[in-house]
Amino acid sequence: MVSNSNNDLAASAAHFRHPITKVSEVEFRIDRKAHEGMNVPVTIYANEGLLSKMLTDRTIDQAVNVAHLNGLYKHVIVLPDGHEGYGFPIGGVAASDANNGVISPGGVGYDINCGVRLIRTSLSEKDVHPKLRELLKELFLNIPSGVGTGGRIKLGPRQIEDVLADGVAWAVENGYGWDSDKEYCEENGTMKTAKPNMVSPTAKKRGAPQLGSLGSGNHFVEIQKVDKIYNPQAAKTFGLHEGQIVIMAHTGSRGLGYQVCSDYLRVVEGAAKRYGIELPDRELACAPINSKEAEDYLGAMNAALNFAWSNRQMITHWTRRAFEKVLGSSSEGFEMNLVYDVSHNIAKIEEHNIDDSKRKVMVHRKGATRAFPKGRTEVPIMYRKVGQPVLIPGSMGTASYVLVGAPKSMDVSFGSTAHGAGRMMSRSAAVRRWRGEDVKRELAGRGIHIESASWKGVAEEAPEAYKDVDAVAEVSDSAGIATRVVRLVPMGVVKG
DNA sequence: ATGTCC
Repeated sequence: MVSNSNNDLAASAAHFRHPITKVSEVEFRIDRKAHEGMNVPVTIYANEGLLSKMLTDRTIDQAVNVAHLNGLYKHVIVLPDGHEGYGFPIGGVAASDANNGVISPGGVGYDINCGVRLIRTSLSEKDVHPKLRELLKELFLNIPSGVGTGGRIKLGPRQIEDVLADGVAWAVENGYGWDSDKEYCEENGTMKTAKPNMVSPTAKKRGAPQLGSLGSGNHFVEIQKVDKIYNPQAAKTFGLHEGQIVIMAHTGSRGLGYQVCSDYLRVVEGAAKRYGIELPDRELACAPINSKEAEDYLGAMNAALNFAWSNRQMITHWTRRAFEKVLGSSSEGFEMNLVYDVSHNIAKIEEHNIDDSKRKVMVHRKGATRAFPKGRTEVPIMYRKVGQPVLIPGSMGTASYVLVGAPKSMDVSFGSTAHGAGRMMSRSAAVRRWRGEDVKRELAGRGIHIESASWKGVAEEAPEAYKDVDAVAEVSDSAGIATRVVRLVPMGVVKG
């Protein structure tokens, strides 16, 4: 059992339900035999403080539920930012056999390919500071935000099919980006396995007007400054240096991905029943990977992945335009190159070593970032000697991190690490506790400016509603799964 | 996260 240093009743109850063994300062474990029906153990990468927060909601219960699924390898993983999600914890990873395992839409989440990209510049704080408010206003105009909001273009019926099939490549071919952008996206920003015809007309109708829009919640575009370097060699390789201005964008597949998840949860619930799969929680509905239902979901989910990559690419385009307009030079001149783009909500087939043999596995990453180390062919050639950039956004007004995938991640987390700070307080509780106007004023006092579509949204995203992103990055680093490269601090935020 | 209830 872990120490009973916290007095929270819910946490104590969870301690009692799950015998948790402390392996190290940053690793905890629930044995496979802890509960009848578990097929694999659960590994939790966290410190005592982060673990005690997970024990205040159903995070660990959900990870134990996931461990009941068929065809899983090694263990279910909870990352330091883990919190409760739909069926499957956010900050969770599970890998099932690519032929005999299962796929669970809840293991990807509603916001399919929610993710982050980082754009670097040749600008420094003194270039940007006098124009910061103007830049934020221009970004806010160029990149519409808020629930149900559309982007600056509306796709026709033929175009949405092409976006779903081609992802980032569609955007670049249509003038919304540079050829080099594709190289610096996970999967080059295009899943060739996408099946646009498996995406419902409703999902396409929702998505068509939304390409190039931000959405709401914790989605943002931030102007940040490189604050601290931990790993000079990797920083140099990623084109990052102290004092440099960078732009981080965090968004996903908007209403389209939500609709795909929602449509296929119904399909997969039916499949689970038909194939006689016993589910510890209905929200964990899953289908055998080789079933028709799974193939259809995978085709649609891959199309939604492409939509999200294209969305972040459009946002990159409009960001470059905003900088050009306000600062009066070309974005090529500002060297606004893409550092990298990572997905946080995804399932895909990868090759991993299991018991000394190479196997194809379906890795579910929900609120988790791929963190491949040096040498893996999936890492862009320019980065292959150091490893994949891992982008961890903080909550509004707090730091964000760039890490680099470390070799140990392949042994202990299916090449994955954390994805963000992780909520600590529900949106509704945050709205009861804070007023958006006060949060904005408090951040402005610290020199961080916000352009937002809604006061309620600002209150929901109050920094105190989130876990400590510095602790999350530190645990990943100490556990040796992805190590810190640079710390970024916000100067201005555009959000929904 | 989400046309925050077809």
